[in-house]
Amino acid sequence: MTLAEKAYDALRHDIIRGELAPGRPLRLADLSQRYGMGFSPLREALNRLQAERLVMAESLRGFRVAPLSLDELHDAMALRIVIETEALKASIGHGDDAWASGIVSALYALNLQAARTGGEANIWTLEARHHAFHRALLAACNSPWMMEFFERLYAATERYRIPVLLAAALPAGRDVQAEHSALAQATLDRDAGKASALLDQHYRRTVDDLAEAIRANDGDILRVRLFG
Amino acid sequence: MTLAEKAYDALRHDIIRGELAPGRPLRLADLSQRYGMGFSPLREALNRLQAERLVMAESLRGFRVAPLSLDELHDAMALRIVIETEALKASIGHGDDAWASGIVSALYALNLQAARTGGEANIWTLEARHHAFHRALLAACNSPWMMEFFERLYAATERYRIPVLLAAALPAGRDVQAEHSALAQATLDRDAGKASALLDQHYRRTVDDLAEAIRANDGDILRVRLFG
DNA sequence: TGCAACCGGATTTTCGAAAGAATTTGGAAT
DNA sequence: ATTCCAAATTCTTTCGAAAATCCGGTTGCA
Repeated sequence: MTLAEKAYDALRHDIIRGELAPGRPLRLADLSQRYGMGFSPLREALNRLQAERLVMAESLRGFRVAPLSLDELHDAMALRIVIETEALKASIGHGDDAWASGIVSALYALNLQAARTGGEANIWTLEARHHAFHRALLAACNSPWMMEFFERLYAATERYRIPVLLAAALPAGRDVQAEHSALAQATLDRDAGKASALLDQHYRRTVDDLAEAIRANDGDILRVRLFG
Repeated sequence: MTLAEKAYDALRHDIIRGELAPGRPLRLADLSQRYGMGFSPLREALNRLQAERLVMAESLRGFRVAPLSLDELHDAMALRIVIETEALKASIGHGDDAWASGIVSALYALNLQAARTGGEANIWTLEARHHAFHRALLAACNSPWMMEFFERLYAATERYRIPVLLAAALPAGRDVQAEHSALAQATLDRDAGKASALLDQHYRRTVDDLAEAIRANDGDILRVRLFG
C-alpha cells in the first residue's frame, strides 16, 4: 500500500468520524506532521477526496473539510432513498443464496452489537456493522454504479449521524433494530414492494430523527469549526 | 487556474472524447510530454479522475484509462434513467421562469446545430449543446447530489456515444430532435408524468441504438487499446 | 481620517531528482 | 529448447527545495 493510499484512508476516516471538523482548513504542514509523510501523497489523497466531496478545494488557497448543512443532509438522504430502493429491488431480483446468507449474517452481527451495553458497547463497531448490513441488502443489485453512489452517499450521511450517536442524542420510542429485522425479512421473502417501502420508511425516520437531534443541539453539530 | 486543474480538464476531455483510448496506460513521462508539465500536477489530476472512475489506478503500477464494456453502458444508462427522471420531476416542481427560459434557449441552440450539415456540422458543438440541453432540464431540481451524479453518468455514457457519432453509425428512422422537442414541451407544460416517461423512452432508445451500433461494429469501439 | 500600494511571512503549488518497485533482458544451467 | 535467476531497465512514488501566490499589517500620501 502506497503512502498516498494510506493518506486517503486516514483522511477519509478522520473526516467521516468528525475528528477533522467540518470547515476546518487542511494545511499541508499540519497534515504532514499528523500523518508523518511529505506533501505529495497528501495532496493526492486530498484530490481524491475533493472528487468525493468530502474535501473542498479552492485554487491556490488549499483544502478544507467539506462543511455540513441541514439542506445537504436532506438532499443526500432523499437521493439515498431513490437509489437504494431501486438497488434493493434489483438485489431481490438477482440475489442468490450467498446474498441471502450475507444479509442474515450481517443482521445477526449488527443485532449482537446493538444489544451490548456499557463497556462492550462500541459505537464504531456498531457503525461498521450497520454499514455492512445496508451494503449486504444491496450487494446483489449487480450495478457497480449504484454501489458506488450508495457508498458515496453513505459516507456523506454518516458524517451527520456520528456526532448525534456520540451525543447519544437519539430520540427514544423507536426500535431501530426491529426496523432492520423487518426490512431483512421482507427482503429475504423477496417481497420487493414491502422491502423498499420499509427501507424508505426507515430512512425517512432516520432523517427526521437526525434533523430533530441537530435542531435540539442548536445546530452545533453542523457548525463550521474553522479551527480545531 | 493551477496546472493541476488544467491537467484535470485536459485529461478528462481527452478521455471522454476517446483521444486517450480505453485501457491505454497513462505513463507519467508521456503525459508530462503531452501536456507540458511536471509529474505533480498530473498525478493530482489522475487521482481526481480515478475517484470519478474515468481512470483506473493500480498500486505501484500507475494509471490507465478506464475500459469500456457493454455491461457498464447498460448499468450507467439504467441509473441515468432512475436519477434523471427523479431530477426532472423535482425540476418541474421547483422550476421558475429562468429555468424554463433556459430550456427553451438550450433546445433552440441544439436544434440549430443539429440542422447544420457539411462544413458547418460539428460534432463537438452538437455534443456540448446536447449536454447543455439535458442539464437545463434538470437544473431546477435543487439537488446538488443529483446534479453531480448526472454529470458523472453523463461523462461515463458520453464515452460510448462519441465513437458511434464519429463513425456516423446512428441508425436511421429515429428523429432525435423531435424527441428532444416533445420532452421540452412536456417539461414546460409541467407534466411531470409525461416528461419523465418521454425521458425514459428517449434513453431506452439511445441505449438500444448505441448497443446496436457497437454490435454492428463488432465491439471494436469498446476494445481495450493497450497502445494507442 | 481614508485609501492604496507595498512589504514580510505563511501557504500552496510545482519542479527535479532520488528512492523504490515492477518488468524485461540476457545468460547460464538443466 | 526451457527454466530460472540476476542485472539492467523502465516506471512509479516520494521527498525537499524553489517558485508563485495569498494574507495581514504597515507605511506613505492625499
